[in-house]
Amino acid sequence: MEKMSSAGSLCSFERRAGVRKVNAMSELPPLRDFPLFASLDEATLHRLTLDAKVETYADGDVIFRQGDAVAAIMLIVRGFVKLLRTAPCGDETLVSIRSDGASVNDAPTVTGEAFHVSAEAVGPTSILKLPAGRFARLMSESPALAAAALDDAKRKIAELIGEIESLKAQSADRRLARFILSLCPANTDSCRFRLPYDKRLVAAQLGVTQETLSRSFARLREFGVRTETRDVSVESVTRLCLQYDELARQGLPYPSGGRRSEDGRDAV
Amino acid sequence: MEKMSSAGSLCSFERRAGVRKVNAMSELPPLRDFPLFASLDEATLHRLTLDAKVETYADGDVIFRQGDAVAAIMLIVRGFVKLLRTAPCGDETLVSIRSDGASVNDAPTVTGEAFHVSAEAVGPTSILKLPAGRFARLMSESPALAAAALDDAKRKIAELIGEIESLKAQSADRRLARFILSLCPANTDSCRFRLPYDKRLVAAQLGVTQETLSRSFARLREFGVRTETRDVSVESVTRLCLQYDELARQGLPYPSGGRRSEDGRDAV
DNA sequence: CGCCGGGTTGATTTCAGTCAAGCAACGTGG
DNA sequence: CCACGTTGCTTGACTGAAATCAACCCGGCG
Repeated sequence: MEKMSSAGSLCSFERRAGVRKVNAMSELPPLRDFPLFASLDEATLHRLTLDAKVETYADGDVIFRQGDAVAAIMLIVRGFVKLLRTAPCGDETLVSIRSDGASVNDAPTVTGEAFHVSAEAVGPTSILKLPAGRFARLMSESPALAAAALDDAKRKIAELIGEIESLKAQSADRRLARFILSLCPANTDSCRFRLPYDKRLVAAQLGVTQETLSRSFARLREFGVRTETRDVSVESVTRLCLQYDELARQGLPYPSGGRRSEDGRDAV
Repeated sequence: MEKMSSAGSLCSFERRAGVRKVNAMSELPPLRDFPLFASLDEATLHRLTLDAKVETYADGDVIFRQGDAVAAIMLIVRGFVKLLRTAPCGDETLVSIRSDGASVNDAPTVTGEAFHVSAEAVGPTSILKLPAGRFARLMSESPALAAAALDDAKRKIAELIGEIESLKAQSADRRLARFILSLCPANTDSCRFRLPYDKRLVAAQLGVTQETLSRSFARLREFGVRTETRDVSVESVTRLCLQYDELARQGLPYPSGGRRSEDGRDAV
């Protein structure tokens, strides 16, 4: 299984980890754009805005480490962040990759707890930060904000559940197909686009090795998926969808289909 | 991968357990005992209590189905609940197993959304239910309750992240070792206990087949783990811990992507 | 140039799933 | 009471997917 480096990489982190914040207090983006805040009233939004600042990171910069105390709520303004989980023995597992608009924290944390993952920038990234303490206070005053935070957490839970489902039940090829489909724009049937990050990371995200990913891509070629390094083209999205369903049909074990029809209410 | 069949198991338990469909408004347990409510003030707690009712289920009973509208917040008073995710093609994946004190919902849901998993009782189980609407209202009035709900969600996120980590990075043997360790009481070094549910379910939880689980157990026998159907004995917990770490040392991979510095403003 | 880093490809191995058989424990019905 | 079918678990033989090991290619760049 894909583990993210670790050992060697750590020290190099340390060295470069001075996290130079090009604290380009750059243009604060409208908070309204973040799903987390989409449904807030103007007043609360305004108060939040006062507290916000933006920091930028270069590729590979550590944003925070597993175990650090949570000091701020962080939202991705631009770029990608990978969340890594470090086991005591030292090897790292990629847990999730977040992009624009998502929050970096596992959940908008209130209490002064510790992160249980590390976060690292993938490519140049800017992060909006809100001091955790003040955020907590605001939350206790604004039920709407609390509700929004809870919604945010729910979104993440849904995401993680999806992840688990696909890890437990789907082949590498299938996971890749799904991943590609998730990147295809909705309108056109044939499309071409660029992977948001390099294949190494895609592999880690899907929970396979680089080599396996490469071979999976090769197999999908037959279904109209071509790649050239980071560029992907899909001949027909609908066709790929079909093939995706096809791949599912592989592993239908016992014909029983888990029918427990003893009680009438059944079916889906 | 293990998909849950759940087909036949129902009836036998029904018989054995003597199925009490008793909606015995039975003794409402003190809400304070649930982590979710542990930190609430008396007043809120009292209001919650008024709304609460307890329902009991027999093994295999469906508590709710993926897609159902969320009508209540549910907490496990006694027993176990398994959460299943059903793919469109029909096969089910076990997402999580929850036990006493945990909430069944993915997150205390406010809006009238749908469950994205199904829940089924494992063994005789009683569930505390609070009408979702009223819970939501209370939450908007009591920041403490909102905070508690958020905490609950955070716990779940942490749990799911752990799950993902272990699925991505660990062998079946290792996952099993970890699972066993999690069941060992803290104080003694050698211990024996009974699995909370049958091996079939344990297998599903670990994301392997029944057969693989059995073989894993066989391999752990060498490390002082014995089983006899549902009873487990561990010769030495510390030893098992060591072996657990040993199993980790297997796979140390390559220097990960992560730190590069293609974009000029880098350094530090 | 030559040397990366990222990606591909091939050969080999290993882990875990599948199929199939078998066994002990239990309850049921003859 | 015993034969029987279940259920839960274990074993064995086989297969297949993906990891591992190892070249190798190619575009960029010092």
